[in-house]
Amino acid sequence: MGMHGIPSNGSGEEDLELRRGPWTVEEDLLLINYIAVHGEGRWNTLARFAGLKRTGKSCRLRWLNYLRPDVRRGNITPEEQLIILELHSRWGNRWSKIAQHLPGRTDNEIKNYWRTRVQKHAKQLKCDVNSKQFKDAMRYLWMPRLAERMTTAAAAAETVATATAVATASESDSSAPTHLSSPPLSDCYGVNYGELGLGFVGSFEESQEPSFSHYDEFFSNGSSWAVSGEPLPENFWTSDDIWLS
DNA sequence: AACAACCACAACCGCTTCTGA
DNA sequence: ATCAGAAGCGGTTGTGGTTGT
Repeated sequence: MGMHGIPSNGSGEEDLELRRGPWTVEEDLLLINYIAVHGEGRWNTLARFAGLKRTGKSCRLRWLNYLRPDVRRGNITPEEQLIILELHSRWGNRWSKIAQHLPGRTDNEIKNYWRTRVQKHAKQLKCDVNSKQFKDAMRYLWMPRLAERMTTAAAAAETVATATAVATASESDSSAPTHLSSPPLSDCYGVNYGELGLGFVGSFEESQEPSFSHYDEFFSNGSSWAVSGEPLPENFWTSDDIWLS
């Protein structure tokens, strides 16, 4: 099986056997160039005329999820996570519908995020993603903390911004406790902050969900909801680390 | 050093929905 | 109204990199 070892068949140039698996840079360039000239769409004929030994579906997917110029990948920001959690709680696995509210993000990426991060946490907490237990944990722990992280990060970004405005040389700001490899703040918060941020709550159709303030209320009146007298691992409430990607 | 187990993400598959002839 | 092909969707698998033994 000449899997990813370039077009396995050197003999004939017009063999109709389809390639599968990871895309090579050559294939990417073919696709990009063809679309630059002819535009997207009509994927099956595109595949044929661009000289790609791929299915139309494969070409479409590659373009939409990876090559498209406005696609954003990696570094899911706290506000994006928040939106994903919120919308998923409302709509379930409607990935593409959720993706519509996250500019530049694809349904595939959101789906992967859910599977790798969210389901992993459920597993760590030894409960099912669909259990009330886990949903409560998301709503009352994870989401508020993300919201908090958003605001502090935004504040940090602002101070950084003003600081760098004065001194253009930017050194890494060590004040933030985040160890995470991740995202340059500019990348995280440069986009649509107002639109994507807290503003989104209540802006959707059929939305009667209040803003995040009710989480705090909830905390203040204590453990009233510690319902469903269930196992709950001891670290259930205390393990911050696992909630923040 | 080598190998296994694990993880994150990219890509594929089967099915459904859309479109337009 | 029907039908075929294209596009879209969500579940699932594959692949390559990383981490653990």
